[in-house]
This record gives sequence, structure tokens and C-alpha cells, in this order.
Amino acid sequence: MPNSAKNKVVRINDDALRQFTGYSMKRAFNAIQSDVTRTLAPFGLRMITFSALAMISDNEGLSQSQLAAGLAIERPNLVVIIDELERRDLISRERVPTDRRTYALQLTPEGVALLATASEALLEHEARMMREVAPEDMANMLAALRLIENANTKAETGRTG
Amino acid sequence: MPNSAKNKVVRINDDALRQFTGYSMKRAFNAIQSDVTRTLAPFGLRMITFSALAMISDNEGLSQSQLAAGLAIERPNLVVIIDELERRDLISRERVPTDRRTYALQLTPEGVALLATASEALLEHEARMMREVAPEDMANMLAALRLIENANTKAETGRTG
DNA sequence: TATTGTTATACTCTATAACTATA
DNA sequence: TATAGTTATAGAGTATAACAATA
Repeated sequence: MPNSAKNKVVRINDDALRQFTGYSMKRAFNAIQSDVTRTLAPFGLRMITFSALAMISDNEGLSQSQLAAGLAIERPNLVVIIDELERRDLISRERVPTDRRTYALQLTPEGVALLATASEALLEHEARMMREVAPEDMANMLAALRLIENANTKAETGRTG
Repeated sequence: MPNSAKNKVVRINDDALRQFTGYSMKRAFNAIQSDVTRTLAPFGLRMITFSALAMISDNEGLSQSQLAAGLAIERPNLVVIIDELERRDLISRERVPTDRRTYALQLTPEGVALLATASEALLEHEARMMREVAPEDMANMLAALRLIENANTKAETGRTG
């Protein structure tokens, strides 16, 4: 008699997976990502296009290579994003006189306006998602996330020299 | 004279994006995902195949539909995962006598052994990634992540009845 | 030689429609 | 009719190689 016949699963249990931080991170991030996607859609923006606008705003005149590095994406994948934002007149590209290979990126007035409106909407939605988390717990979580982001998993025991 | 000529960007600044929790979550999750991927690769496992093994172990006899729901993926996408795990003799499928449409999933002895070994490796790697985070901060972070995962962004102000 | 932006391409992950066999 | 598993397919996101223009 197979186990399955006597063990009717009533509710799925993920206790075993909850011991892995990565699992809880993925579940929480998926929830946030869904909300961000829904929130930005009315503005014709995705997570990555919004992030590109924000980073250009924060680093006016940066190059595509710098933006790709900042967003942690590959240069080829940035090209279509830049094309789309330029076609919508949200950003402009200017040739840099001192290095004619690179483009200096900046927001147009339309880009500035859209970034401001979308940022406001996003902050509102995020506040609603986080409203059950106490402010000091949020601050602690963000600090912990930063430590994790910058962690390297190389063992540091033992000297080589 | 273009702004870009006078504003040489020296280092990319993401302060503006750091006000959005989703951005910090994505950066931290990417770091964890990279480490998990590297850690599981020697076992021939990916994040999703490892999670499937763990969830089958924790819910022996569950169906593919239940597993897909538990892993928050679509049923069609689970099929190839199940096929792969079965082909490697890590799981087995048994027809359920009372409902011949469904399969009851369970780990084989090989599956149990691989899950144990991979889990150990993963816990070690995660401990190294999190070693800069104090234990109480980790506990607080996991609690906050759980609240975020279960948040719904619908406004609850105002009664309808 | 090396770098910037670009094209082409491929691989993974994810989402939907529609089929079959069972209920 | 509804559900479980499946097939086919399409869309994102992501990664690498290689090219032209420029340094």
C-alpha cells in the first residue's frame, strides 16, 4: 500500500524551506515586485525603466556603461531600455566632445515630471505594503539587507602570506 | 554648453533609489540568488529544483498541482521540473487509486540523500552570507519579510456596509 | 590594444491557451 | 461541467560573442 493512500495532504507546509533565508527573501520580493509592476504600469514603466530614470536623475551626464554597471545589468541589455526611454522623450543623449564614443544621459523635462509622479505613487504603495512593519524594524531590515548585499562568501579564516 | 561637459560623473550614486525598499530587496536578493545558484550547481540542482525536493519531503504524497501552488509557480512550468527530478530518480510518482488523474509525489532514497547534502551546503553558505547580521536582527528581518509577503495593498479605510 | 555602444543570439524563467484523461 | 497533468508557445529577463567607431 503506497504511502500516498494514507497520507492525504491537506495544506502545503513550507516549514522546511523557511530555514533558508533565500526562500523567505524570494517570497517577499515576489510580493513587492508584483506590487511595483502593477503600480508602474499606468505610467508605462517597468521596474528597470523606472530605476534607469531614477539613476540618470541622480547621476546626470553619466554614460550607458556607467548606468549599466550601476543597475547591475549587461550593456547590451541596456540598449533597448535606453532606446525606449529616448523614443518616449523621457531622456536625451548628448555626444561628449572629449570622448566621442560615449553618450551623456540626462532626463528631459518630461522625464523629470514622470519620475516625480511615478516615485510618489511608488512610495505610497510601498508604505502600504510595509505598514505592518514598525519603522525601527524597517530600518534594521534595510541595514541587514545592505550587509547581505555586500557580503562575500569567501572564507576569511587563515592567512595566505 | 551641455551639462554633461561640466558634470563628470565619477562614481555612480544610488541614494535616490535607496528610498525604495524594493530596490534594496532586489539587490540583496540578487546577491543571495547568485550564491545559492553557485552552491547548488555541484549537486545538479537549481533554486527551484531544490525547493521542489524540500517541499515534497515536507509534504509527502502531495500532487503536482499542490506542489505548483506551494512553490508559487504555474502548473505547466512544474512539469519539466518533475520530469527532470524523476529522470534522475530523485522523486517517484505514484498513481492515486482514489483519483487516477493525480500523481502522489515522494522522494526516493537518492532524493532524500541529495536533499540532506545540498541542504547542509546551503545552510553553511547562507550562514557565511549572513554572518555580519546579528542573530536578533536576522529574526527581526525574517519576521518583517513575512509581513511584507502577506501584505495586501488594498486600502482598508472606510467601511462598505 | 582597449573601450563605448551596438547587433545578434541563446538560455532561463514565467504566463496563457488548449488538449487528454479522468472525475 | 470541472480538475490534473500535459503540450505548445510566447513574452520577459539575462548572458556572451563579435562588430564599428573611437580612444
